[in-house]
Amino acid sequence: MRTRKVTIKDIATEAGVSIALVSFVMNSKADGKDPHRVNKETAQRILAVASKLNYQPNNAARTLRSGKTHTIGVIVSDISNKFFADIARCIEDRAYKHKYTVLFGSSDENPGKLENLIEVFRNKGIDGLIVVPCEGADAAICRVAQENLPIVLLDRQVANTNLSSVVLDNRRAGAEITKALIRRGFTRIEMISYSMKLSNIGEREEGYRIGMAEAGLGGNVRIHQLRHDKLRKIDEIIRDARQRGVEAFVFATNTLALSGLTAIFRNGWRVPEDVAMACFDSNETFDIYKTAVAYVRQPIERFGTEALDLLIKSIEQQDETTTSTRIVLTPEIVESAPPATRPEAKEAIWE
Amino acid sequence: MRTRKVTIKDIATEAGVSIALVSFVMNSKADGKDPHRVNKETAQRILAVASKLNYQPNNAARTLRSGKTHTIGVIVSDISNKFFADIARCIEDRAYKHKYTVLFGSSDENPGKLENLIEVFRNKGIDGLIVVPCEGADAAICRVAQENLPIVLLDRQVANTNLSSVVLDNRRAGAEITKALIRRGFTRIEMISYSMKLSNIGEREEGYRIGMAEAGLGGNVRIHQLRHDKLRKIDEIIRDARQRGVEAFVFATNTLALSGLTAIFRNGWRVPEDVAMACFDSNETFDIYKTAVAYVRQPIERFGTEALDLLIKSIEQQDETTTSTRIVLTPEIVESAPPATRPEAKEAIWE
DNA sequence: ATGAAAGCGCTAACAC
DNA sequence: GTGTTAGCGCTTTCAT
Repeated sequence: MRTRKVTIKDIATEAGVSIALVSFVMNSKADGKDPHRVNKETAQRILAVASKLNYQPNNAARTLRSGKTHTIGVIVSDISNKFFADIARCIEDRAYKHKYTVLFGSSDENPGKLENLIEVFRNKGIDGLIVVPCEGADAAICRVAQENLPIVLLDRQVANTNLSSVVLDNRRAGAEITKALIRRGFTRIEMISYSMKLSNIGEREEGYRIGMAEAGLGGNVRIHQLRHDKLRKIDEIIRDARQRGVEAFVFATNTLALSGLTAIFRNGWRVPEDVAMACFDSNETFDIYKTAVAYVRQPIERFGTEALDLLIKSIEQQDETTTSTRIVLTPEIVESAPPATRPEAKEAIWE
Repeated sequence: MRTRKVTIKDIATEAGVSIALVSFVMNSKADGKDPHRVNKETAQRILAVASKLNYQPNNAARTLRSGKTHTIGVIVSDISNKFFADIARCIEDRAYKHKYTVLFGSSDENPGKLENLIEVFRNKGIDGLIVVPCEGADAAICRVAQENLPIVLLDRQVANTNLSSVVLDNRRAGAEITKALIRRGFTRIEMISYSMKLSNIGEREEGYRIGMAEAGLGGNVRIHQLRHDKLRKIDEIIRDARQRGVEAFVFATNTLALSGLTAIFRNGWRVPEDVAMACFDSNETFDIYKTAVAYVRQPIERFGTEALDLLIKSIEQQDETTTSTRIVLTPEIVESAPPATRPEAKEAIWE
């Protein structure tokens, strides 16, 4: 049978003090505050007994008493998507250092699911939320914020709000990846994107337009918008584009690029000999076969750490002044054959 | 400000009964037991008030009182590995239906990390554990079991124990995937595996040996064992093998196959024209480029559901009789060009 | 500098 | 059938 758990009461008895003092010592230790209130020797003794008995605070009791769960919820589009999986792991690692536990969920770009997940998480009890908004979930997200639950948006923003968020400078990324293609000599460049109304997607499209326009190729601009649940349509888009003499594609997301590559293959074309492509983030397939002429490298780790730090700050601040912070991360363009270009620009931080 | 949480006390007041009765009704409702102890009308009234007030039980209080956290821990090798990520999601989904919360962690094949994760999870409070054992973690795992924390092993077993587990019939998988290659006309087939002492890897190697031997190719058997943190060595292994006229490789894991493919490419060979390969599970790259001649499809979903069900059963059983169950899943061989072979054999379940 | 005591919300043994 | 009550382990005033 499992030996009974050690409680502060046991420590109090063993050290010959009251449980209140034990509690106080355990907590001041962590915070490093109130360093003089307790007799140094008594504190030492208590700490010694605690570690001798291998004391582990009971989370449920602490939560019940304090109302703080030390747990946060993270809702992404799809946790099995590498971009989000990697971010999730960063968040998890960093949360661990702050002694927070993380609950994960996937919305699958479905506002109903997202709303349900928020509900589930709130019932389980969370101190804050990091969420990748999906189309149609704006209302649900704003409601959370209104109820004063700390929240940080990731990867995408919600229009007409000033919630804290961590996003990429997608406009710039779109423009630069387009220019990379242009530098390689392509002029007939089209974009394949989603029909979803998402801030990041929209900005990437805008960036593509800017990149083309600045090179005097505004006339060639063409953006194909697919429904994310009808990816097979990409087949005919690509076939048609090829017939019209399109030389290169900019894919708005990695998933889209993978579907595009599959479609290109089904049509018997080779990459990059017959059709060139550029996309957002790389993946194993692209790495091995040197598929993409260039891609946007998103600073995955910073997405995670910045979002978590923002959230923790928001959770642990005492005062009610809701300062929202927007962090805009800088993209990096990686080109395949010529040595990579690494823009060292600093990021814009709006507070 | 957030409105105060509604508690059973509020319901009791509103319904004009005691909090004990409210508690009792809330719990019997779920279990469906003791259906006659409470007056039907009273129960109805309580339930009505509860839903009117949108009552949500306080988890911390429940946990503090009952000692049950309704949380389980899942430790895999690497949650960013698709095989484990997919299983994790199945476990999560199914756990949700049982009203359990899941905590995830990755050992990175490091016994120290695994042990630490077990410790962390135990401190957070979990009712049970699903773990993919890694080399050198046997002692730590057995200790958990000895302390009566319900545990289920996944994907791999621990030698000389009879802990509950859900694994693939790896010997059979190894033999059949080898035979698939032989049917395609290859005879000079070698295996690339890990040097780690893992039950699943060992059995796959054994299967390969059996497959070769049964085809009278025992003389060609050769297994290359790599350290999982020295994957670059695969380059020279493959180069050397090619020089010796090897026609095909069986890769012991998907990761290994991906490294192998990269190495083959670096050497300028084509797949499957120059070198053929077979592996465990597919992936995007293999799917798109039709790389593997054949692969073993593991029943991902069943790994997850069986493991979770086993664990829940073990957690919720009252009696102390520790019956351990071993579930052996049947592999499916998927061949690329000829229509797939789908063995319909039933699984062996040892209780 | 330290202790006493009041609960946080819930469950379960027992009383009526 | 329903109510009373004693905590689960901890934090946090308020005394001393």
